[in-house]
Amino acid sequence: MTTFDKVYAAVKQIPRGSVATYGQVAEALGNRRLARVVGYALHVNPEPGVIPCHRVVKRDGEVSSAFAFGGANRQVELLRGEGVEFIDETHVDMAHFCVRALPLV
DNA sequence: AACCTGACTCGCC
DNA sequence: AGGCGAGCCAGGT
Repeated sequence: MTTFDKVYAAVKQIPRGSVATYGQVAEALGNRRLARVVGYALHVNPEPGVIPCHRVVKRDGEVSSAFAFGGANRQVELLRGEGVEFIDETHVDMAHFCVRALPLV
């Protein structure tokens, strides 16, 4: 079980209609500083369509600008499709849709 | 085999 | 209040 695998496992636990920050995912892995690794893990994304990488956003709720599996706005579209609301074009309403507690992996 | 870099976050200055 | 460096892991050069 590599750190990347843990990242994927944690991200898969994010319930539909909610989002989690890189920091929360990293925290679920046991080390908040792994946030950067989380981003890189999703960057390689070995299982597109299986790993809901669109539910992972930055700490302030802004979607990653480097998100590119169909266009930066694609991520926003997917989230809206799940019922997640935005405070503007690129910021998720963290106050209501950020997952409260992510299960430790 | 070592070094650089990358979807982040937090703590100092 | 805003900018910069450090810490984490894996893969490519």
